[in-house]
Amino acid sequence: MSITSTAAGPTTREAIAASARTMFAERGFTATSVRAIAAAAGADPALVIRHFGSKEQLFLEVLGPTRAPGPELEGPLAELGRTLVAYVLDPARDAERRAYATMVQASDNEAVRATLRTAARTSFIDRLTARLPGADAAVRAELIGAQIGGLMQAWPTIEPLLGAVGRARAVDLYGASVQALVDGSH
Amino acid sequence: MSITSTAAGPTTREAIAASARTMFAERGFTATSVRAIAAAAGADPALVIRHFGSKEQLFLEVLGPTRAPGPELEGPLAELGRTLVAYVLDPARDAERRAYATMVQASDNEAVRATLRTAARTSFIDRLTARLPGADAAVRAELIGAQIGGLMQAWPTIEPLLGAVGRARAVDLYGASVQALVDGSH
DNA sequence: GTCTATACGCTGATAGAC
DNA sequence: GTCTATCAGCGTATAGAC
Repeated sequence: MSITSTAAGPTTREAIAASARTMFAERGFTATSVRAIAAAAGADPALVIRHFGSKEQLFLEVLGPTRAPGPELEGPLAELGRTLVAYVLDPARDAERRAYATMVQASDNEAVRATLRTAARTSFIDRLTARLPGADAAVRAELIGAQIGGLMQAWPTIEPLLGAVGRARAVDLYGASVQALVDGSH
Repeated sequence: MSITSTAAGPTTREAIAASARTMFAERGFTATSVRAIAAAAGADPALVIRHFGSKEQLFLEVLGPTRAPGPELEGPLAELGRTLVAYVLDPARDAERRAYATMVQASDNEAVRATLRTAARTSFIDRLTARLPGADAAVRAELIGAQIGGLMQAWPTIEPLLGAVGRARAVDLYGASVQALVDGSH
């Protein structure tokens, strides 16, 4: 019944990763036990640790930042705020937003916190700093990072409230707000 | 050696609360064990539970929202963004910001998440919704809540980067950004 | 009313036999 | 690679001494 990595079926490792991804996303890091992940995957608890090193590393591997290219920052400066917010609120990136929120809620853990911080810097803040005109670009990029982080975290709460307003209006509103920091006027 | 609640010295309950406040703030919820809190307070672990019900309730009691009046929203609308940000970044509110960040990082826990959400609504978002002019006031208030939450969470990271820029400049920049959502123009 | 002692069931993680 | 057995530590509960 065992399947090698070259065959078509899922390996035990992949079954564990799939269970872990679902359960971490649904119940959070703390409430999801290694034993529960193993049971859902039809595997032994010890195998979870053997394959992934620790519960923490498994969490980061299945929910951590992907190698996605990150938001497009090369467009016109005058629309950068809107572009950023549209990227973040893109319906296609729903899973990414949820994973981010799950990680923030588990950032009690130092490795999780470090992963979040590094991902934000390399895929976003550093590139944004280089792109921003005017004075205090680094500080303004960090402040924009705070805005975007706040939006990603709050979105699951805000989205159901939208009703007739619509996502596009939210993109307009928040985009204009981010744009104020892009411009950085006095 | 025991001291009643009417005497001047700290009771065991107060010693436990003091230790818990320090250790939760320094090491977070998960990494702080009930046994470690008890040891630091010179008390028995069982007493921690007896006095506070659970580790979770102790955490909320020592780090949860105070009965502070919340930000002033009654000033002129044209300065509301700046007023809000100045309130949040007030050096005197440093401990509150740190407590908020600690709670967000532990919001893996459902009771913590509920406490944060309720506090934000009652002390801030609901009042702000009533104050905002124009359409979509509720949605705009939530978006401002996202901005403010993002700022409070990121501030410990941003503050050391300020250097010569200064807190006042950050208040100006972020305040103008919040103001864009207060105005809600197209 | 405090407080101590003890214990229960669960957790993440490890060592070593198949 | 996989499973069994086991570990120390966790949050929590309770019985009973002062």
